[in-house]
Amino acid sequence: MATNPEPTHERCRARREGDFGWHIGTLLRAYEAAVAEVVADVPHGSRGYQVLDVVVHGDQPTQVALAAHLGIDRTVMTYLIDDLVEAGLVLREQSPTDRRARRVVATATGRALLAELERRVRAAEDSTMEALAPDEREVLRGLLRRVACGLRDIDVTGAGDPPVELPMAAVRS
Amino acid sequence: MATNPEPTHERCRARREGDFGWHIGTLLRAYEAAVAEVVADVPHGSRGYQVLDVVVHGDQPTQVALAAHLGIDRTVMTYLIDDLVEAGLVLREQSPTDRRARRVVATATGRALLAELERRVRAAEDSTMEALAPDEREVLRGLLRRVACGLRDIDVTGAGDPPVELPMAAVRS
DNA sequence: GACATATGATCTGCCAGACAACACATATCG
DNA sequence: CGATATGTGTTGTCTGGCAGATCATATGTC
Repeated sequence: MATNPEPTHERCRARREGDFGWHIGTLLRAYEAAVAEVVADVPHGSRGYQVLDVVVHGDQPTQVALAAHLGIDRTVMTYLIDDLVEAGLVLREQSPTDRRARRVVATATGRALLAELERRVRAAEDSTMEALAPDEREVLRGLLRRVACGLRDIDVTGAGDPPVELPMAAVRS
Repeated sequence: MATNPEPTHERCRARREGDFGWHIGTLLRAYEAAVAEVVADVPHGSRGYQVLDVVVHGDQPTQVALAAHLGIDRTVMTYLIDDLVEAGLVLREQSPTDRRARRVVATATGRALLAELERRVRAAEDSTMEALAPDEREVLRGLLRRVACGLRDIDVTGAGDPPVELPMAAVRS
């Protein structure tokens, strides 16, 4: 790039409302990049972190549920958990109610590591929202949360997949 | 703002503020899925659509700029544009100012197809935000746009949203 | 002008992840 | 008990991301 002092700043007059997909994609890529630095030590980086997070805070009963919740392929989840187990962060236990299933639980080490990482991840998240004022960030977080939660519920009926028939045993809560 | 009088969905009770990454990821996956149906005819699906969109509306002078803008690898961009050219949607022209560079321009066919698809994509986008009221969707779009533009050091001109006007009202989750 | 360096585009090779198909154990239902 | 469905793991394939090399051209320096 030659005598072009200002080109790194793209102009926004070209950025229209129709760029919704670009906006989400850009945000997600920035988020991934920011978080990747923080969780570099966790096996499989941000994905491993997310799995650990759901294992600790979520209540996904099986590995399949875990995978579906995070949008990860179930065959990948096998290796992912393998490596988390090897790192001493989680354990595979036999599910007491279904001997086909493995209940993935966090070790003390895993919970401690997660607690430490959560703070840094939160900071990394905020760094991706630098353009917004603090209260606006909370608005964005709230809206995204409602959209994502709403999607999970309609996803069962709406998007391609046939309604998931829950076995009686699976009905918890 | 943490006060959550009645969560709309039981399953969402477990979803905390800390799930920002999960929320974005879920939204992006839903967006990709919804758009993929609409743009199935465009080579490489949603990615091809986004490239076409930027070619028509954007201001990216080279393929590298195009790739960087969309977060796509530059080597992939080559094949991507190859297929768009083969489909008759875009053309590679020699850049008048830099004979190394190729300026990618849309054909009439490409512009017509894009115009048609944009409407359907817009509808698909909205379908991913079913959980929000129309005015809330606009707030979300605006916030995402400012975040994404901020991440790319894009000057949010003209449209210059004043700070979100209904911050608290928007969060009724 | 000659030269070194930087950039745009392409190609090649390697690797991680998505995906399908299969196998096996077990659960559920008739 | 038998049929079917589900959870998990394994294997193989395919696409895309990524690093490196190559070639053409542009730019800066002398």
